[in-house]
Amino acid sequence: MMDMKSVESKWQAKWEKTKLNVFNKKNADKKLYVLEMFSYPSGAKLHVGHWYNYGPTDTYARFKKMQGYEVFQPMGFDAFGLPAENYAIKTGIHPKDSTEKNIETMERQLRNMGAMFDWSAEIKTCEENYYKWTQWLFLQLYKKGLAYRKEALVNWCPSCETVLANEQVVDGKCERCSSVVLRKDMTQWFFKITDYAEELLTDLDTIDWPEKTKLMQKNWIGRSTGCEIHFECETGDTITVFTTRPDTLFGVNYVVLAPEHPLVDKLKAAHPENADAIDAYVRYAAEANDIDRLSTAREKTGVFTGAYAIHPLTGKQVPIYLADYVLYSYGTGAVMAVAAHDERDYAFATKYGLPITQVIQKVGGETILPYCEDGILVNSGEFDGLSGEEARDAIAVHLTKIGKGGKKINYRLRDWSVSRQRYWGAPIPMIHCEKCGVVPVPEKDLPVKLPYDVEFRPTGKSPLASHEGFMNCTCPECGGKAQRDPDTLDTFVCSSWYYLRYADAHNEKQAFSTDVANKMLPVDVYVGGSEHACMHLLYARFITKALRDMGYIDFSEPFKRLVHQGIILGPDGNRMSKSHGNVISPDTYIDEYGSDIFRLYLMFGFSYTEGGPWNDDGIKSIARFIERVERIVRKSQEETNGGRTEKGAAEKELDYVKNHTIKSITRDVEAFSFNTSIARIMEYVNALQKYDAENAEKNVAFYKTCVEDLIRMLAPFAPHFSEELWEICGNKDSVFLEEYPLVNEQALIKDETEYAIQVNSKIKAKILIAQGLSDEEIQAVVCANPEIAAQIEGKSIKKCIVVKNRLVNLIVG
RNA sequence: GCGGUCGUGGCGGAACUGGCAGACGCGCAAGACUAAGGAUCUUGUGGGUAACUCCAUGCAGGUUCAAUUCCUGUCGACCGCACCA
Repeated sequence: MMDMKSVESKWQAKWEKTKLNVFNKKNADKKLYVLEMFSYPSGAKLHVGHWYNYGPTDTYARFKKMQGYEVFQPMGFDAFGLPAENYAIKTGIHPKDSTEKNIETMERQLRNMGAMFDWSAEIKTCEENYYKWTQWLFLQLYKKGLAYRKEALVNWCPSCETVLANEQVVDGKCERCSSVVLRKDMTQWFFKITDYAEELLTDLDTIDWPEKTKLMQKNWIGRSTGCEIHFECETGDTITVFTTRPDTLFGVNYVVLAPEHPLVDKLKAAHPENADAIDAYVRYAAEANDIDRLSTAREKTGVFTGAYAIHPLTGKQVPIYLADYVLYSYGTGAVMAVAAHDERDYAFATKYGLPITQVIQKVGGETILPYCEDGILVNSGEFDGLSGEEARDAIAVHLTKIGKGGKKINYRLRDWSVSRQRYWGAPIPMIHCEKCGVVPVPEKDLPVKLPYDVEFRPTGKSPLASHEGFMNCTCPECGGKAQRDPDTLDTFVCSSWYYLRYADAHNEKQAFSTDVANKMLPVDVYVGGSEHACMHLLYARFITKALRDMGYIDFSEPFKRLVHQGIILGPDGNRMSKSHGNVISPDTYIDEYGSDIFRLYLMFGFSYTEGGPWNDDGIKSIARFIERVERIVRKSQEETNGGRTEKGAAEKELDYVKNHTIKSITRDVEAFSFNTSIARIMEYVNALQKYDAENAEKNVAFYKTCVEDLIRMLAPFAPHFSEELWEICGNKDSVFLEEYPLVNEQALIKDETEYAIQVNSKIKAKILIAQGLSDEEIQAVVCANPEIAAQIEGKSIKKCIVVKNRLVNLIVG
């Protein structure tokens, strides 16, 4: 039997030499951009997840190549980021050194995988020739007004000593280290992703993505239609609230501000008698960690400010409260409280003895408060008698007329905070000048290089801040002394545009050429984990749209089709993790069986999008299967041409199975259903073996073409092995230059098909029926069958249902 | 709490727009070849029954000639969001 290891390295060397996997620009009109999410070199080695993402997707790519597409399948490294820096803090090994070393190992392993990656387009986001353009991207967004700085409450991880994006906070904890996240005021750079909220939402309809992922993005964007309403405050300020229920406006009993609301200080000054209580409450709200604060079960608490606001329609005074059930980050950070028709407001009003005014009446039934459904308006002046929907519209229109508010669409999505007080990232290309303020680094001065000799141990400040050589610079506007921005960019910025750079990876003058990008993109099929649904995948869409609006590209969505692979769990059914002690290393399997067999097993043993617990029982059976194929091929080569030349029943049967197999694979691979594809190939192998065993005198020429077709079919699934077999069959060129076998529909037409025959929906017989008969003729054939005739004897046929090529159901009585 | 996905043999998993449930493989059993078999090949394999047949896709209903597939309820698992005004 073949030594898989040497066969694999032999073919990897040949592919490299013949540049088999390099994208040929001449065939750009047939391009197919197949992309896997690039690797993050945090660990030194590839894990099962990498293999599961890249192996099967490579099979898809190779399959499409054999179908005649010019496939572009690049690979690279998302190399900046926290883990390398955390590792550096622990061990003292510089992030650049450890990252480069990890990349070297992973790259070698990826090459050994034997995927058709086009390494000529490789990118590493931590290299100057890449992050120069990440900085360029930042400058373009800045010019366009999409990058701005604001003082903001940010999520601060005390352990990583850095700011986290909302998306990186999971259950009030740091996504990476699980420390409880605190709130802290800081000046940060933000990208105005909210400008694109509406388009990000509506364009979901134009892309072929899993519905689940689209729904997650939809919920993340969180569009809600409602009304903005202004309440005059006694300090002369205006409190603006957002509500989806303006129909309940007459039922407002009080107004609530989030404890972080900027107006709180003013109200406190106006009511010094309540200052202590307000301070205490603000402190109480700030001290509560996010987990408690976000708990639905948390008891409603709050404090009266002493101040009042004026109801915009009734002119009545309503008290202003602070309560932490109002979130500063959503809407306007203030709500109008309608105790009778909102559960939270009801609970709060009951607790603090506030009045409750019913303004909605249930249609047909008793109204039990709090009543949160739609109904007919009462106690609402001129709006009495309107339905909820009519009232929402009428009140909004009225508010607009009197200048006290109006219709408003609100989004849950917040702007993307991109500043990181971290070393291992792309420096933000901005300069702070005492005279000129914030000044962008001129594009000709890019990249702003990340210095090597930096103290990266956390101090609470950005590591770069204490590097004088980096910080001190001259202002590009006035030429005076100035300071660089000490922060680096969120690594999601690096990964939000890498798919564009791949297409033009060696361009030294631009991030990418517009022409090339428009030809090569969008990515036709993008494959990666679903954990990126609301982060990377949303950011990349935003950046694409922003670049389009700046005229750099002419398409609106980066990834036409998206596929998520499932997750391979540990043998115990838990996620693989060191703490569970259930991590499976692919390396031992690769050593024993080689890349092809490992990949085949990953494809055969799991439903690709489901994943599941690891179990290596099946891997031996794949090895056996491969050996069986090899035996068949070698044996077929020993046959001398001759034997019979005509195609008899046995040949027709084999031809049928072959074409059925081709047809199934063609459909299944397109759907990333690799397990069924391989099952069909196994059936075909069984059929070949059966033909070989049962026909002492074979049609050798025919049999040999069937065996060669098997190699072509198998090639995308077991690339090295198939190349070797192809060579054994006497072929000089790569099997990947062959066309994938095409279905001969003629071979699939059988003279007769087996029908299941039901009588009163119960299966009674299976009979062969000739092709091309009408329903009536089929019924006649069925009734003539002795078995069926016995069943229906003495009964009349009430109905006969014929499903072509499948079954006949006779309803008798 | 809200939204979503999924529950199929001992196991991994199939079943295209409702149409023969359990493809393919593992495991198991019997046999062949063997000094030997953990190699290879053949056969069998959802459950009950002596058999005709009957029961089976988490559970309970419904629609239909026909339901793993559609609908309602319910239990369980997983994922996402979570005081969203």
